[in-house]
Amino acid sequence: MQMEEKQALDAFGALSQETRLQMVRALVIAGPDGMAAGAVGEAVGASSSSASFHLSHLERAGLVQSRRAARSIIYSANHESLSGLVAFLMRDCCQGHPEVCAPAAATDCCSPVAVVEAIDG
Amino acid sequence: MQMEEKQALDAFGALSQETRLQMVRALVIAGPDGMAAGAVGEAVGASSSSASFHLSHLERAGLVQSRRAARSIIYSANHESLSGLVAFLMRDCCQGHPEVCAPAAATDCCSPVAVVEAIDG
DNA sequence: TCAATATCTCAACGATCATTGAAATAAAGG
DNA sequence: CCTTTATTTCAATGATCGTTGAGATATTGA
Repeated sequence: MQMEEKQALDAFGALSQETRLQMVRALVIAGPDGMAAGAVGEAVGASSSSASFHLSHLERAGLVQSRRAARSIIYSANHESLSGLVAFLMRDCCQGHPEVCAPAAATDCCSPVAVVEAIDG
Repeated sequence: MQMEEKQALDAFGALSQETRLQMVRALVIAGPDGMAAGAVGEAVGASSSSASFHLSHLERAGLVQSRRAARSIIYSANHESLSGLVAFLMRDCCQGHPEVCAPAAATDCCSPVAVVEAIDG
């Protein structure tokens, strides 16, 4: 369940590109239903070729997954790897210094309250 | 206090390189006292030239800061930007779906309990 | 089967990146 | 002032990245 360094490096690399970061955003918002490759490309203003390239990149990095539905290929965010990345970063940037990213952990939708609620169901 | 997309892109780019990721790790562990450039380079097995290049890169990305102390230049992790990045990623990857990164928020040193403790002092 | 739609693959190009080693700069101490 | 130590800067090189447009592949419906 722990994200390895290599995975994290790939994930950071994948997210270090504007088009891809926006794609991940769009896919997270889209939720489990995902979006067709074309729709993702359109959402971020990329050509079909470019969209395909970046979506493949994201998939190789494990941040998204795809399935075919008729003519379309539906991409969706991989929540597990995304949260794994957050966890990796927290572990890395906390490293025995909880005060470091405590403020981050208190963020918006993932505030302690929201976390407890989400965990308790 | 909110991390902009551009900053986040730079930060992800900075962390997508093995040497730099290890440098950040070493500097986070070192804490506020930081480490001399040479020590960082040695810790990650980089030549002095390479170390300088990567440390500058990290500094440009805002993830670390430097100060001169006698002959040495001391680098230290920038906790604010590091936690800002975690927060950005959480906001991005949660986007109205708290369950997404709730598991991440429950991580180790930043578990809800640790968070509350750190916030309450 | 044919045409239309959706996506991917490929090669080519310019741009950015990482590494190297040599030279420049800065500070300390004799 | 000269030497040593610590670090940065620079130019050159090869490697990787992102974009483009053309063409290949897969699916659907007439």
